[in-house]
Formats: sequence, C-alpha cells, structure tokens
Amino acid sequence: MEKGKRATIRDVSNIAKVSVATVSRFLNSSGYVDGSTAEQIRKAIQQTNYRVNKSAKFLKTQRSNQIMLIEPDIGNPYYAEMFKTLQHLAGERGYSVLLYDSNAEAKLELQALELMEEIGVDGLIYCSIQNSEQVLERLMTLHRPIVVSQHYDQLHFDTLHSIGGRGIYLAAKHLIELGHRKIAYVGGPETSTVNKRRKAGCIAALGEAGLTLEKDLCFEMDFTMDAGYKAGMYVSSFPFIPTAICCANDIIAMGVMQALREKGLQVPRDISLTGEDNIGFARLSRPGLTTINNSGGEFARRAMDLLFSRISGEYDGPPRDVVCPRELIVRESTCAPRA
Amino acid sequence: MEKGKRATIRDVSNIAKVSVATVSRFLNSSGYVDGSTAEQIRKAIQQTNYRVNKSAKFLKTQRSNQIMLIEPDIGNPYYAEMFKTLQHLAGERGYSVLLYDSNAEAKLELQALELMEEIGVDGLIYCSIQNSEQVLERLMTLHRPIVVSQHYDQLHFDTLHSIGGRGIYLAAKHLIELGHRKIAYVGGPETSTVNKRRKAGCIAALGEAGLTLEKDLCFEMDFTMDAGYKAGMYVSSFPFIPTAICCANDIIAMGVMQALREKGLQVPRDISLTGEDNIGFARLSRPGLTTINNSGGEFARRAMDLLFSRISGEYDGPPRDVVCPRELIVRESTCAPRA
DNA sequence: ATCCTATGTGGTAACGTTTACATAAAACAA
DNA sequence: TTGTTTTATGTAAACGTTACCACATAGGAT
Repeated sequence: MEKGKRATIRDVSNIAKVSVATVSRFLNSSGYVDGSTAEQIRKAIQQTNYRVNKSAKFLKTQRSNQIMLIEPDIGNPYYAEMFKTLQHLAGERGYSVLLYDSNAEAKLELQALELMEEIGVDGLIYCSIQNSEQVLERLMTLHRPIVVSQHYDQLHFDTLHSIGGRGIYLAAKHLIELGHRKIAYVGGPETSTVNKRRKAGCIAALGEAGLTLEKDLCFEMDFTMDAGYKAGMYVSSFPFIPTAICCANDIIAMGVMQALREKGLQVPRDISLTGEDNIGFARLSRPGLTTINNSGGEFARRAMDLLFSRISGEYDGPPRDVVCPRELIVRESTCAPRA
Repeated sequence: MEKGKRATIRDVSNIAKVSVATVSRFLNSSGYVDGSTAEQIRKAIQQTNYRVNKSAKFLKTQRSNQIMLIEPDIGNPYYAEMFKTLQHLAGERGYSVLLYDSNAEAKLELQALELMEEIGVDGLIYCSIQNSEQVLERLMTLHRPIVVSQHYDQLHFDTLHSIGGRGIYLAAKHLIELGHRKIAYVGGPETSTVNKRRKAGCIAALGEAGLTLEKDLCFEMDFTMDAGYKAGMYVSSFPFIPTAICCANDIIAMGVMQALREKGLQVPRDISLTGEDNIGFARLSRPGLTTINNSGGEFARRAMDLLFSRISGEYDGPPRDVVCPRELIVRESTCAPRA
C-alpha cells in the first residue's frame, strides 16, 4: 500500500493473505469465513486503517444508503427538528441523510432533484410550501421511493400531510368556542399551497359557525416573523380591531405578538392569538402561545416508515395517503373576548 | 438501453453513434468535439434523460465535489444560517454540502468522520462546542482540508474562531462602561471549550475594571433557552440581584428574559441583558437584545474561502488562524443601572 | 512535396467494490 | 464405502466513469 493513499480492500487482502472476496464476505457478513481468517482480516483492517469506499460499493450494488430531504427553510425549528430526527432514525438503519435547503424556490428544488439523480439516493422526502408543476412532473420521472408532504387529489406518491388545513381548523374552532366572532387570519404567500389549505381550514371553521373571513382581516404575506410583525402592526391600527388572530404558524404568531405588544395591546386580554407547529419558542414565550402540535419529529418518524417500507421492498402497492394527527395545545394566549 | 433502468454514458454514445470517450469529453468540455457531433450527443442525452453517475465519476477522479459540515445543533439559527450560506456558496462552485448534526456528542462526531471517509468528501468544516481529544486525534489522521471553528495553541488545521471570547468581552465592557458593577454570567456547560472562552472573555473585561466574577453569579449550564430560563428564575430570587446579566448566547438570553419578565423584573430598567450571535429572534424581541454580531453566514463565507484555497491547491502552506471580526450591537436591553 | 500543428475520434485500462461461479475440504448420512 | 451437505476460499466479470494513448484528417508553413 502506498503511503498517504487510502487503503483499499486489496491492501487488506494482501496483508491478511486472503482473497478480496473473502474480505468482502467478512465485511458484509455475507457468506462463510473462518474464525482464524476473520482474525487476520480484523488485524489487517486495523493496521491499514481501512474504510470501505462507498462510491465503489454503490457502483456495484446500486444502493447508496442515502436518503434526501428537501425542505424550504432549515432556519424554521419545525424543519430543524425534522432533520435531526430523520438523521437519527436513518442512522439506526445504516442510512445517512442528505439535506437540501430549497429556500422555497422551485429552481433550487429542481437542482436538488438533479443532484439526487446524480448521486443516486435511495429515497426522497420532499417538503415544499408551494406547488410547482414543473417539480411535480420531474418527481414523476424519478423512479424512486418518494414521500411528499402534501396531499394531491391524484396520488402519485406516498403523501403525509402533516401540513394541511386541519390544524388551523382546530385553532379557529377553539377561538369560536371561546366566543370570538371577529377573527383575522395571517398566513403565508397567496401562491403557497400550504397557505391555501390553512386558510381553507380557517374559513371552514368560521363557516360552520355561520361566520366569514372578512377580506381586510385576511393577510397573506410570508411564513416569517417579519411578515407577522408587519401584519400585527397593520391590524392593530384598525379602528375596530379583531378580537382574535389565527396565524398559519408559530413564528408568524411571534411576530404578531411582538407588534401587538409594541402597540400596547395585551394578549390575550385585548386580543387572542393562535399559531401552529408548537416550536420551542412558542412554549417559552410570554404568554405561552396556544398552538397546534405539529411536530417535525413526528413527521420524520412517519415519513421514514413510509419510505423504508418501499426501499426495503416490504410494501409495493399503490400510493398511500397518511394523515398526521394533530392536537390543539391551549396555553395562555387565548381567552374569551371581552364583552 | 433497458427500460426502467438509468441511462449510462454508453447508452448515449450508442444513440449518438460515437464512442464513450467522445461523450465524456463533451460532458466535461475536456478536449475536442465537433459541433455536429456535439449536437448528436445533446440529442441523445435529451432522449435518454441521461445524468452522470457521480459515484462512478468519483471512483475515477477521486473528487466527490462534496464537503461536510459538522455542527452541534441545526436548531440553532446561527448554524442554520451557516448551513444555508454554505450550501449556496458551495453550489456556485459545483459542490454540495453534507450536513451532519452531532447533537454536541463526541460519539456522533466520530461517526460523522467515519462517514466522511467512506464517502470521500473533499473537505470538512468542523464546528464543535466541546473538545474531545479523541475527535482531535481522528481529525489529524484525515488527510483532507479541514477548517475548525476553534483556536488551538498548536495549530494543526486552518482555524476560524468566530466563536471565541472576544464577543462576550465586548459585551461585558459595554456593561461596565454603562456603570454596572455587579454582573452575572450565564454560559454553557462547564466542559465546553466555547463556554470556557466566553467566560474568560467576561472575566477579562471585569478584570480590566478591577472587578471579579462572583462565584454565585456565574451559571454554567447549557446553551439553551431552557437553561437560560432556569438561570433567570434562580438569579432573580436572590436578595441582591445583579444589575446586569451577560449571556453566552442569544437563546440563553431569551430564556433569561422570559424568566425575569415572569418575576416582574423589567429589562433594562431593573436589569440589563446581553447576548451573542444576533439571531433573528434577538432583533425582534421586546426589548431588542443588545448582542454581538456573530453571523453564521459570515463564518460560512470565510470558512469556504479557507477550505477552497486548499481544495483547489491554490494554497498549501502551514495552518492559518483567522479571526472573525465582531461588533457590539446595542439595542434596548441595556442601560445604565439605577443609582 | 514534406513536415508540423490543430482538430477530432476511438480503444481500453484503471478506480474499489460485490457476487456469481468454481473448487475443495470437512462433516455427516446412508 | 459413497454420496450429499456444509463450510471455506479463490477467480474474474461486472458497475459507469475518465484519461491516456493511438490514430486520422486537414490545413498551413516551409
């Protein structure tokens, strides 16, 4: 073995005085290898500091033992938790996770898919807040297991809509049951499918109570704290402010809360506030934010199950549509409106 | 080409009626290829939906065009920003970034290094808040460009200590200049090198003013919001509370702020508060947090420069030690103490 | 006419694995 | 004994690239 160069299986086999095939069998526990031989090989590996070359292995086996996660913003604690859990679970099965942050841009999503093909990952978990036709088409040409975080009427892949309208529906319903009638909605970009669904959830809850979402109480901007802050500043300058605000996620709600506080409005006395995602900051904020438990970790677990049942070949049927259950977490940011 | 299988360079060459060598030259712009031939190849690629197989390419070239980022907590916005910037910059040079979240555990860091060798990444950016001898040793056996986020007295790798004691020093100095004399420190785990440096920075500033860090005003727990919250609850129950608290990072400060608020103490009127990192939440909190600008993006940019100068072979000298400049950002969470 | 250089193309040996397939000894059954 | 199964090992052909080498043609310069 040359100095400075990486040891190969051949180096090991030479030192252990066996064939490469035997070393390979030893490494993969695939086939017979004698105890004393194994000991020789172990020594040789130790001595050479040998590590398998994954690329060569993949080339032969066509299994990369990698999965890819595409998500729009790793700065969002929801996705950070998802990634961490995913990495952990994948690790247990000998897989690693390739994270691609799409910044919510379709162009970058497409780039990620290119990369994925070139690398030959075994599966994909695709989370997006928009809905690019082009991406969808590309996804279909990928002949690999895929889990998508959105529901499609015509199912092509396994879907897991942890991000649907159900959560906001529950939150809005909670507000209505508390007695609120004038409720605002602060969501993400109008074009975002996630936003559409969440808004629809809000409207549905209002509808059941014979209420409507007033046009000037519906803010569709961005899934960020900044956007929430702006919406909060805006709405609190109205002559007749709503008694409650239903936000499409927690960080928007944090922004809104900030703005209200600056305007001298108290949550929940003057105005009730709800979020969705149950991120750490929501729990520790003051008042604690009433929100929807939408755990990135829980999503990761279910997505992993779906993905691996396909990768392992255990399941090979039609696309499945799994709904991530959700529950309302009532904290101090909501109460009955003042009479 | 078989149906359902991935197209190879051979499929392309067959359809375009040229040799694989020519196709390879075309793909890599390495060598002559006639205009009309190029057109044929282009068509064939289109038709077969061909994508290069990175593993095979790597096997031959020994370049993976991947770099790895190891960091302790992607849930921390500082690291999230670092990753995003890194992915962006790397993408511009045709590289992709493999993120490994170590959860601040040495065991996982070692796993990451194993993976890195097996995959054969071209470079590593290693961020850690501890200092495992074992990891350090392992790093030295890796014959690849490495950038480390800590300063070592004996330099073995390029280092970039964006995370040093300088920031806290500036913050503490700021507090002292405002007139504070009784200052508390809330940091991370005692064993963490980062914590040690930051604490040292705090002590240094105090020392210059002839002050010391009182033992019962020094809290070393964790770099989390929860820990900050606990420390805040604790310190505010003292009979003589300090007039200022110097936190080792922003999320600790957020936790402290929460606790103080619950205890009825006003920031900064009753107590001044500083953080470090300048994360988004710090800017939007109320009052805005006085902090140290320690941008993950800036770190990423510098780390990338260091790493690529080595990967490209442009630089091959002794290890370099780069200091990330830092600046105090004064917001509303600090003011002079009440007389 | 001859030589040189620039242009264009193909053949093929690696790169480091895995995995039939072949071979052989040992263990066991009849 | 003989035949069968189990255990143990080696040989060599892929996997999809790249890059070195050889070769061929064309156009210019001498």
